[in-house]
Amino acid sequence: MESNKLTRMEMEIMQQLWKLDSASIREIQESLPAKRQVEYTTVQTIVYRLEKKGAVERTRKIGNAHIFKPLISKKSAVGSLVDDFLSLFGGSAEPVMLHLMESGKLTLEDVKELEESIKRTEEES
Amino acid sequence: MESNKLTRMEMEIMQQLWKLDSASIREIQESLPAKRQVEYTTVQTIVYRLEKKGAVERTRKIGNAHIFKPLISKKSAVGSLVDDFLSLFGGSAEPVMLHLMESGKLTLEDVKELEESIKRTEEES
DNA sequence: GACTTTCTACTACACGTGTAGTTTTTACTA
DNA sequence: TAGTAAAAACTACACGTGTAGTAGAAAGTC
Repeated sequence: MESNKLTRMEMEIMQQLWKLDSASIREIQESLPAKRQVEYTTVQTIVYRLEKKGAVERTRKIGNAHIFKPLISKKSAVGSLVDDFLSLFGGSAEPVMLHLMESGKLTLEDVKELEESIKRTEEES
Repeated sequence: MESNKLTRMEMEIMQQLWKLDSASIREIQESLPAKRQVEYTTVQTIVYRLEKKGAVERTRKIGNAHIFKPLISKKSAVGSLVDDFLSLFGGSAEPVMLHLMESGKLTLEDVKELEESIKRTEEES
């Protein structure tokens, strides 16, 4: 359905929307981290593109401002990005994992925790 | 030094070069998987761009064909791609890992193996 | 040496993405 | 209700990327 992968900027906007749950362009713009401040119309353009992609939709109006809310989950967005990214290396996760571990971005502890949470998830299902 | 990240197509070409060690444009083109066949000049353009980025260099000539060889390692190329990719999610590896595991691209077994290899690496150092 | 093949070097071009300006509409305020 | 503020809608544009065409030089072949 929504296998459209989002670009970096689109993801930044979506992160805010996922956080805010639903928001106007202005609210999204103001919620962006200080480092990533961009013009109102830039946010607007991105949101419109997200709308075209089916990633967000307008719910209602407050004053004359449209309120947007996410249509896709963070999970699925991250998912298709990851899949696309992995395809760069023949679809295998291994080289990526290796780098993460070697660079210290992923520690033994992290791995163990993940392991636990997998086990827990499996038990539930 | 070479923090330039490579694009998808550039990576595909580099994969061949890493495999072949050094090769002419024609050799690279022919080594591409059947699914990814592109025109000779397309490969040429990409190789030229890689050259400009400092990712490959010309070593010698055979007949009138230049022979190119990689200047950057697969490790470092993958590395900067991964780092860049993670920055999409605030630099944390966790959401990515989670997806990998949930989607079955990374099993408990894989994780355990990685765990082992980390331990081994740590012991060595 | 003339012909043919193969490469090189250069050029082209459409589409995606980040970024924002301009014009038009809507709504608040005095 | 006239004026102002804010948002919407539309337009613009440069740069990166994938993709390839073309012109001209070099090298192999008869």
